[in-house]
Amino acid sequence: MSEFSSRLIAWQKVHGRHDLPWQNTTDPYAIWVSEIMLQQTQVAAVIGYYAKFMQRFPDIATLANATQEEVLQYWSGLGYYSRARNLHKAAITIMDIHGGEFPQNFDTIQTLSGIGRSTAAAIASFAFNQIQTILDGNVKRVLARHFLVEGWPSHPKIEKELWARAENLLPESQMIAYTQGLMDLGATLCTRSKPKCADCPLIDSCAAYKQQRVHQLPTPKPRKAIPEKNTTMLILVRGDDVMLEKRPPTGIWGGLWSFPEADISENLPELAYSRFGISTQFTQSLPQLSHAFTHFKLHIQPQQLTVLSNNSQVNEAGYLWLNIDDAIGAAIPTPVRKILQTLQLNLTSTHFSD
DNA sequence: GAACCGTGGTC
DNA sequence: TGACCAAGGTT
Repeated sequence: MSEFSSRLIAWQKVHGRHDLPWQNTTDPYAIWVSEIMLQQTQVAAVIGYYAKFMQRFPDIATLANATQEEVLQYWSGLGYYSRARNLHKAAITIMDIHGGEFPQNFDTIQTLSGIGRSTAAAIASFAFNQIQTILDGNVKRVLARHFLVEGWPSHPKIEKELWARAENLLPESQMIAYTQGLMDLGATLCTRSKPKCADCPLIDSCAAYKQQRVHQLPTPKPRKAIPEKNTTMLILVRGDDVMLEKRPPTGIWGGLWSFPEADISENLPELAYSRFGISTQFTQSLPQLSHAFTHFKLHIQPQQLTVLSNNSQVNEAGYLWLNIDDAIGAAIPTPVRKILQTLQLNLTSTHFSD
């Protein structure tokens, strides 16, 4: 066994994490669900969701027999909702194709929706004690430092090298402690900022530490200049209600409720009449806010319009009048929630001043 | 190969 | 406080 793996395993047994909700089991389903929830998501955010999900969907058959809508309901708030759709889809696949038993073959596991090489390795090692290496963000950081690998770790060329190094380090046994040790080391000692090198079991062989370059690694993702966009949101207020519009099922905020949008140059009451057949009066501009996405920054100018007459009601699918309090509790993105809260404060103070 | 997909925490 | 990131995978 390599010095790397033996020291890591010994360290994990003493200093690693042993009481997370998905540990101390070899049930592939329980491990699978945890690994999907933990993709790009921190442990603290997962724990509450995991307990409720496992209580409602305790096994593969229960999950497969549930509706996608209910699975998404239990995922609501976790983000990356394709994970939930793929989890559900894969459960059905296991029932239909694999006789209801989670497959043990490493390549077969990777054919399931939402399971790539790293997640498959986590399941295979934790549930079936197979000799397969994970390569998640923790492991990339540990290896980039230990072997002084420069370049963004998720660049295909760099990632290929890290996969090869990770494979070379694998022990011949004790895969549960080893895999967990890789994660624990990255999560508790070899952190991005303020790494605790003095406590690290691998300090003697760490190339970055030897050159005092730990803080420089891993190389951050190259950032391209992001464009900025402007939009106007129409806040149509009818009494205590506001109008919401359902966004398309894919794309930014896909499937969520938001305000109708307009080009900032447009005449808003006229636009509201032509689009919705509603007579409105401009009331006020609400504070502008900005929201950062991965690839662009959005500047939002909310414009409040008061509904004057309601001769033509908006009854089409995809539109909704909701009481402001109810709207805040609906499936809305964060900027919409902020606008609603501003609106709520304005209306409250208006009532007091009347 | 690069864009896309959510949210919350950290500094 | 805006940038950066976290138990990645799919298109």
